[in-house]
Amino acid sequence: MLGQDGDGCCGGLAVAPLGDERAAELAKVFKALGDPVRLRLLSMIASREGGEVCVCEMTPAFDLSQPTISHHLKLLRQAGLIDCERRGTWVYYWVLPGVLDRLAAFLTTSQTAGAVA
Amino acid sequence: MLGQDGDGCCGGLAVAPLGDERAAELAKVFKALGDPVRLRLLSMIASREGGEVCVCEMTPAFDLSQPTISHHLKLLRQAGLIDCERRGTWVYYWVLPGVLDRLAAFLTTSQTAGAVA
DNA sequence: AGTCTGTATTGACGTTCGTTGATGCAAGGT
DNA sequence: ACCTTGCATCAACGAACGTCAATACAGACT
Repeated sequence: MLGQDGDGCCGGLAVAPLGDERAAELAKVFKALGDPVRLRLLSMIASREGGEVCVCEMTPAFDLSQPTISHHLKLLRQAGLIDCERRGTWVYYWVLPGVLDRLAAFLTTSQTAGAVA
Repeated sequence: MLGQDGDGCCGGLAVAPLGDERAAELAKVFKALGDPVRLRLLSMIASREGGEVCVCEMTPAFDLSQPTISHHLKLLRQAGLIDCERRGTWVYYWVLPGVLDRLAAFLTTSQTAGAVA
């Protein structure tokens, strides 16, 4: 979703009035970003040197229960922003930059790379 | 909020783990973008040639009641994304690009203008 | 003054969201 | 086999959200 086969090429906010289905797709991702806990989780993963973070490092960083953190990570994953893998006892998460970059391009009002000017 | 006095300079998602208060500010704006109706409204305003759109042009574009549209416009305004002015009988809305551009910079994972590398 | 049009606000309703305790599952260590 | 640890899922609750009908407000025109 959101970017299959040249969807990311479609212009940003300011080039056309934005149809229903594309608005719905984008809204899903923005909704996933619309929570401070999820933003901190995403940033915590994105800013990590190796690119991967174990859940066991994220959970104690919040005053929240472990199921709550797990739930937020699931929402971020369903939004296509992160992915994870189990390695032994631990589960590691990393960022999928594709959707993030498309979102950034969508929000940019001043068209930097004007294709058709 | 979100950008008073050199806040926009602070790096994006991937430069540091993102503190509580900044995460809360960003989450408010992303939450405002996390609804398809609001995204369409914002895009409708941003893509307009003159930069201004009358409410009377936006309301009939949706299968929603007039109070609902008014409510969504209010949320977008409270998020600092748009502003409005009454001119005679009609009210006109326009986009405030500042917050949008800061959001785009925040989401960009590939640092284009690496200050400290 | 009165009326009409355009927009915002209020109050209410059903739905979704964020959170938790309890439970389940996977893998490692005895 | 058994227990222990790390993480996910379930069921339930209160809070917030999206929507609408009804109402209020602002301006223009008689």
